[in-house]
This record gives sequence, structure tokens and C-alpha cells, in this order.
Amino acid sequence: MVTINDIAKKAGVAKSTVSRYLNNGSVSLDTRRKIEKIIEETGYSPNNFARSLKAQKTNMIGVMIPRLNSASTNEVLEGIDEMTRKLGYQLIITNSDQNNEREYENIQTLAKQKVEGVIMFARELTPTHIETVSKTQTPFLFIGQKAEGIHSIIHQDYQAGSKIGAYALELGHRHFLYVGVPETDRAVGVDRRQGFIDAVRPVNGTIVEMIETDFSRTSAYQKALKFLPEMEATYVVCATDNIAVAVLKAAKELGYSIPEDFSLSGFGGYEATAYVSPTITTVSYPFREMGIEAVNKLVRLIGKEEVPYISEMSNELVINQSTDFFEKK
Amino acid sequence: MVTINDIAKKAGVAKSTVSRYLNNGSVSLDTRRKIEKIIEETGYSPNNFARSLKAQKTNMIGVMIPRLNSASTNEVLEGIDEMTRKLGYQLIITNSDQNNEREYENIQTLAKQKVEGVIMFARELTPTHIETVSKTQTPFLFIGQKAEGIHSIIHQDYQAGSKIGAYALELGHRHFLYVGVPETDRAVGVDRRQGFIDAVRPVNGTIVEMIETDFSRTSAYQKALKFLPEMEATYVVCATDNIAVAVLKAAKELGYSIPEDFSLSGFGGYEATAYVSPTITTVSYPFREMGIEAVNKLVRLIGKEEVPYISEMSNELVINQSTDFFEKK
DNA sequence: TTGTACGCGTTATCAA
DNA sequence: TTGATAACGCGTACAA
Repeated sequence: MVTINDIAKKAGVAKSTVSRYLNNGSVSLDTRRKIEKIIEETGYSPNNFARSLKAQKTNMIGVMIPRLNSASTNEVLEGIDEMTRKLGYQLIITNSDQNNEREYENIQTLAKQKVEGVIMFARELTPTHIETVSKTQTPFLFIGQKAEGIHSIIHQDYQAGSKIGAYALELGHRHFLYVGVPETDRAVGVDRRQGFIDAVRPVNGTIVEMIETDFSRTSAYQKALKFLPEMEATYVVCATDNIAVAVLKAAKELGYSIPEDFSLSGFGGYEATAYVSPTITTVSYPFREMGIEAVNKLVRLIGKEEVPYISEMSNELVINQSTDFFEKK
Repeated sequence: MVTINDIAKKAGVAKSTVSRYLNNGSVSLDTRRKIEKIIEETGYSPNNFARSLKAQKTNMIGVMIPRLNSASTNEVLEGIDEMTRKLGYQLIITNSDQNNEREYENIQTLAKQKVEGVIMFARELTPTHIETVSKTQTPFLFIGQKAEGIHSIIHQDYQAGSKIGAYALELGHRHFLYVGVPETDRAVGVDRRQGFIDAVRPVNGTIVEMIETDFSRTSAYQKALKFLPEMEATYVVCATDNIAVAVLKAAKELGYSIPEDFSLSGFGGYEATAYVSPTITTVSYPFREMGIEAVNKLVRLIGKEEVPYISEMSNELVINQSTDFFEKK
């Protein structure tokens, strides 16, 4: 490997001069030219580890994601990527495969790597998560869930649920099936659902039945094959777009027409909802913007600035073909 | 920050002893206990940069991807992630947004980061790519495209094209529309298509028309809205599953029935093909296995082992609902 | 403007 | 088994 010393010798100057050339720049034109030439010839590039060691700065930001094949995660990642690139940070991405143990590990791994800050896509948050994070000195930012004493950016999940609730009522529906996910994911499993329930409950005679599945399409598909034939609801609220897409597939295979036989909606606003037929009504979340916002917030955290603990991202009802008036039936 | 020196002082030993404790382990039980305790108390963890500096090893592998929201890329990434984790490597992922300039940059950035090796998802390969890679001393592995003098793992794209061709002929189709992507992507834009053409051409009276689009669903959708009404082909071969999904959407909106009005197929085997209706015939690629294989190969490259320059991954025809006999029309 | 000398946190060598 | 010391590549006072 070619080092700053080699350059210095070949150029006939001290290595500190080369260092100055690389950083500040207080170097005479003559030596500057010499150094430039040698560096060009040798293809020298400074060793980042030595730099980091000296500067106590790594210029790296860690990102923890629960899985790689998630549409929403990837959109947020795009925002993060865009922003970190602009600010000159390198990204270290670790995947936990939706496994808590791995998440604990990764928190520590990233801290050891001395990343300057971490953005963590939170799913289920356990006390161990909080504890592990608190032990590190690294600035942490949670995405998707809030936790006492840790900064976070979340979606307005409760409001999203309300929007679907209000919209479904407007269409005249009174009998609902809510296809949810486990409550361990507070934002999606609890808040989103509660927003919906609170929106429809005030109206007399509404019924909300519930079924629980997980975030995978296959599980939702399997369950839907079973519950759809026995269902009496006229509107199926799915906790995510993926679930909605899976239910739609099952419904078609069972011979149902949507929205004629029942209405269907999801949450998220994934591209997939637009490429199935009927297109699926959903609540669109600003994932990319969330990523950008996350980096901004984390950077301010790194800079020891005062930052509000919780930021919320708003969302928007998107009406598509999968929902219709109750009366039409 | 707490360093090895702090530990040594508090434990009343030399830092070299602590270092030995951390690595080899030739330490008496007594001092071992002392050191253990202090480390526990202080929450000390070794500084990786100092380690890397000394060991000239970073334990990092770089991955270059063209975009974040690609189903196939993410599946390969899963395999890479699984394998690197097993082997104890950290992953640095850089995204180029399908931009050549950024790819050149990223190649150098990763080399500067002194990653031990790089896996690059190649799309379009320019002479500058090859040159930039060659200049770095870092072991490189291309995924998806081959290039003179650089190791790579590729799909059997030509064979995949042949399979679709043979299958379509079997169904009795003779008039085809091939919806392709630019030739700058040799594997997908050229080989895959050529495999198809060479398979159907020997039969008398076959016609292959061609249209070009890009990898995004939206472009394909827009184009399909135009070309479908004028089309005379009875079988539409799409260069990727995403394109197929987009064409399907357009077809439905225009009132066509698939496969009654025409047959349709893609390449890749993405989950999406199973969640639209009709489900789409495709060629399934072993993405995850490719990622695993890539890491294995790269690691051997890093270890200066002799490795064949090109590895090929096979694939498999998956017949779904979107294709049917010509006669049925 | 330039060079000397030291320190960042770690590991490896060599004596003791 | 232990400890002193040098070295990894770089940046930076400080002096020249």
C-alpha cells in the first residue's frame, strides 16, 4: 500500500507537507505541483482508518432494517441514501431478519464500528432494545415507533386509521373485518387499528370483527382463503397494502368480485396497489420524505443540537377501485 | 471514549496484557478475572479503526447496487447478507441510482474505504467501469454482467430466452412482440432477447416484432397503452417481470383478456407475478442463491485463491395463467 | 511555507 | 505469564 510517507519521500518533502496539501492547503505552488504529480502517478489515496483514528470521526451512519424485501423500507432507504450522500456520509446497512436478538447484536456492532449515528427501523420494541440503545453513546433515531427517551420519527398511524374509518362510513358500510398484525408492533398493530375503531364505533350498529396475520403476503393469503368464505363483513380493512394484495388474490381465486362483493383497502401506498386489478384504496405514506427527514434529524442529533423527541409524518387517503358504496351491492 | 489504556491502568497491568486477553488469551486466570471485571464495568469495546490500521484488514465487504427498489436486487442482497453475516463481514452498501458517474465514484469510494472486496451489481458496463475497477487493488466481483478480466456471476439469460421461445412455439404461437430494454445492458437487453429469437427463428413463418422500454413499470405501462391496440402478435414476451406486470395492467384497462386475447410472459420470477391476475408465466431466477454464491466466490478471491472467471446460475420456466395455446383464440 | 515530533488505539515482537 | 516498545498511517502543534 502506498502511504503518505511514500509520497513525501518521492516528492522530497515532509509528510506533514503532504498532509497539509491534502487538507488545509497552505502549500507553495511548486511543492503543490510536485505532490500532485506523485499522487497521480502512484494512485495514492489516504487511509480512512488512520484518519478516523486521528480525527475520532468516521463519517459513517448506520442503518438497521428489519428485512430487505420491504417496499416501504426501501423507499425510506432511498430518502436516507439521497440525503446521506449529499452530506458526505457513508452508509452501513445491517439487516436483522425481523429477529430481536439480531437487533440487539446489530445495535452493538454499529456502536463498535463507531458510526456517528444510527437510524433504526423499529418494529417491535422491547425493554432490551431501549436498554441496549441507551448503553451506547451513539446518537440513535427510531423510525416507525416511538419510545421513551429516544428520538423518533413516526407515521400518523392513528390518523390514517381514522381516515379509512371515516371514508368507509361515508360509503355506507357498517360491518367490517379488520385484518391486523400483532400488537407487538405498536404503530401498525395497535395505533393504526385503534384509529379505525375509534372512527367507526360512534356510529350505531357498526360491527368490527378482527383477524390477525403477519406482514408476509403468503400468510395473509392462506388465512384469507379460510376466512373470506365465512365472512359477513362488507368492507375488509387490511393493516398493510401487502396484506390487501394477498387478500385480493385469495378473493379472486374464490370467485369474489371486488368491490361488488365487498370493499377492500390497505395502508402504505405501495406501488403494488396500482398494478393489481382492481387497484386498491389505501392511505399513502411519505416514505421517501421520511428518510430525508430522518437523516436531517439524526445529523442535528450528532451535532448535539436540541431536537424534538418525536416527529410525525402525515399521510393521505388514496381512493382506488377496490372500494365502493355499500348500497351498490 | 474508554481505551485499552484505561483498562490496563485500572486493572493494574500493561496494555499489552489486555490486548492479549482480547485476542490470543495467554493470560493467567487472576489477571483475566481482573480485566474481565473492568471491561464489564466500563463497557469498553476495542476501536475497530485502530485495529484495522494495525491489521491492515477491515473486515468489510462493499456492495454496489443500481437502485434500492428492485425486487431482484433485494433477493440477491438477502443471500449476500446471510453469507457475509455467517463469515463475520460487515456490509457497506452504496447505491448508484442507475447513474454511471456515481458508479465510478462509488468504486473509488469503496476502494478508499479499504473494503476487502466489492460485489457490484452491474447493469451497463462501460470501458470506464473496467478501467476504474482495474485501477483499484480491491478484489471485484460483478453480478449480472460479464467483462473481460473481471470475475463475475451471471444468469443464463440466453438459455432463459430460449426456454420461453421453445415454450411459446409449443403453444402454437408464431407472431411475437418482444418488449425489451436497451442493449447497454448486455445480459438483459441482448442475451436474453437473442436466446428467444434464436429459439423461434428456425420455425417457418415466425414473426418477431420489437419494442424497447426501460426497467420502470411506469414507462412500460405508458408504452403498452399505445402499442397494444395496434399489435397483431399473439404472444408478448416482456424482458422483465416488472414490464410484464405493467403491460398486464395496461391490457386490462384497454379491455383485453389474457390469455384469451394474447399470451404474456416475463423473466425473473418475482413475487409480484403471483399476486396479479392472471398470474404471469415467467422464468424463475435463483437470486438468493446467487447472492450466497457471490460471497463465496468473493471470499476466495480475497484469499487469493484461483477462481474461475465466470459462474453461471441456471433458471427454470414457471408456467402460470397468462399463457395459453394459440388455437384457443 | 516547511519540517520535526508526538499521539490517536491497537497489535506484535522481544525480553524478562 | 507479563511488560516495554515499536509500528500501523495520519494530522497537527510547534518551531524553524
